[in-house]
Parts: sequence; structure tokens; C-alpha cells
Amino acid sequence: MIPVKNNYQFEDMLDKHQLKKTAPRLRVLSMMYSKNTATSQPDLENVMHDIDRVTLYRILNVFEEKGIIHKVFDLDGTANYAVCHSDCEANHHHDEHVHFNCTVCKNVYCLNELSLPSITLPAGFKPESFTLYASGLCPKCDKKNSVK
Amino acid sequence: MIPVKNNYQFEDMLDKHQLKKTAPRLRVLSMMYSKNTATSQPDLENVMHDIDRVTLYRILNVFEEKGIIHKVFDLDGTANYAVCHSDCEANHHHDEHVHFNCTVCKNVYCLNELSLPSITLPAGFKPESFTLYASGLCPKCDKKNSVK
DNA sequence: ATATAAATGCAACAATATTTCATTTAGAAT
DNA sequence: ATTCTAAATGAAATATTGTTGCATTTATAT
Repeated sequence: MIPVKNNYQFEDMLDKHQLKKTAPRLRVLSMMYSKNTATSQPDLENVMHDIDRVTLYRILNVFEEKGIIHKVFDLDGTANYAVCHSDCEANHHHDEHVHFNCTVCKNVYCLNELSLPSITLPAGFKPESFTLYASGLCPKCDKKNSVK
Repeated sequence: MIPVKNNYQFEDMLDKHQLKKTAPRLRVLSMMYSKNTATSQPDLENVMHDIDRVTLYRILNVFEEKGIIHKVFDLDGTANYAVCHSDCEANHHHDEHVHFNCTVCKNVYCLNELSLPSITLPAGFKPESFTLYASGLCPKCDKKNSVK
């Protein structure tokens, strides 16, 4: 589980990556760290009406470049962003974990605690990273389903 | 490896799914079966200038619904389509295989021959399907790289 | 040969991604 | 504290992509 962070820690994170500590960036960080699912740009737009769409777009881009967040696609192909492990560097992500796409609520969960089993590819392929996508029912939607 | 098919076999495929045997559909099928990498809509548009972009869009959609092709996203998030194994049914795909995204040529390879190692998810998650994405250098790009 | 449902092409529209530029602001230098 | 400057923001404009509606064409069943 990702440890909860306070505002000072978010400021430190921006500092570390030579990014100015601006209100929009701090709000985006705090929102992303408060959830255990990935966040899409529309998600952010729905909550932060006062921040320009283009600003959010650019914040997501720099955060990804700097290795603060990483991109995953949901079942519809929309980009979702989730906070990275501590060991991600700028432009070099190490997200060897499992992503779970819920077919009902469409949320994307990063199951960081699961490590991937190793796998051998056909001759010639030189893999640099792996991600396993599982899709199905997340705990919440499974519960709702069985109650009915 | 996917066996090469001829035009009669493509017609049979369309027949089997109650789709009319039209020229655009046959051309799309033949193109997708001639490659060992997934095909994006832009790929099709670049080759088939005379077919309307909406037609291609709709062909890809029905083919996916019918279980003839399945969708994978490349590293940029663009949808790519690849022909399915024989055991895919309409609206119920069984594509439990490995996808390889080349970071250089951006091609997506379906490594159908590889089966996925089983994995246990945290309590509560009810998975229905799995896909493993590997990214790195494909054989072609790796060769080009080492020659220099 | 004809009828009809399906498929296509075109135009229009919607949503999203991206660029440009003027204005504002964080943080460094004084 | 004040000023300066590069970086970040917001607003408008443009580009690209996804989607729908409808008139016309075409495959195929009769």
C-alpha cells in the first residue's frame, strides 16, 4: 500500500524533480495519493473545475516524464495515471506489477505488492519491462453484485 | 504461427459470422492475416486510401464484436487489432497470451504460443482474463541496433 | 430479376490531444 | 523587501480521433 503523504512531502517531491511548487500540481498530487486506483484526466477535471484542462494535461505529462506517475490504459483505452513506486526514475519506469481493470466500475488498480512470475520470450525478443493486466470484478463491484 | 489463408477462407470466415462478403472486409482480413504484428486503423488507412475511414472504423468494430480480431493498445495508447485464435467467440475473447510492444518500431506482436503463468490476486478480486505486456526490442530492431 | 436488409461513403458532429501566446507566479538574486 | 527571470498557467485556436445520421449502393435471399 502506498503510504499517505502530507503537503510537505508533496512539496519535497516537486523540489526533488526541479518542478515549481504550484497549487495545481500539489492538488493533483494529493488527489492521486489519496486513492488506490489510477486517475484519468476526466477524473481530475470533474473535481478541479477551476483548473484549466490544458494545465491538467501538462501536469500529467511532466509528472510522467519525471517518473512521479505512470500511465496505464483502461479497457476503453483511456489513459489513467497512478503514482509510481519509489524506484522510478525520470523517463525510466520500473512498473513490473499487476494492473487490475474492473469491467464494471472501470477503475484501474495497481497491485504493487504482487511480483510477476518470470517468463521466457521467443528467441530474439529483448524485453525491458513487463506488465500483467487482469480484468474482471474488483472487490467492491463483486460485493454489490452478490448482494442483489 | 497463424496459418496463411486464402480468399475463400476469408469468405468462409465472414459467412460463419453472418457478415456480408464485401471487398473492404476481405481486404482488411487479408492484410491482417498477412502480418505477424497487430494493425492500427491508421495502418489500414495508409494502405487503403480508397476505403472510407468510417468504413474501416466500423469493420474493426464488427470484427472485434464477432471475435475475429481483438484489441491491444500500443505504448502510445493507440488501439491495434490482431487476429484471434480459433477459440474466440463473439463478445467473449480468450486472449490469454503475451503481447510484445517494441519501443523502437512500435509494433505489437501477439505471442500466442506462450501461455501465461498463473497468478494469485489479493482477496476480493475476481479476474476473468489476463494479458501480459512485455515491452522492449523486437528481433528486427534489436538486430539493426547491434549492427551499428 | 427483384426485393430487402446490410454495408458503404459522405457530411456533420463530439470528444480529445496538442500548440501558441499573453499573463501570472515561484523562486533566485539583489 | 524588491526586482528580475524563467517556468507555469489559462484561454483561444487548431489538429486529430472517435462517433452518429442518412442517402446511396450492394450482397444475397426469394
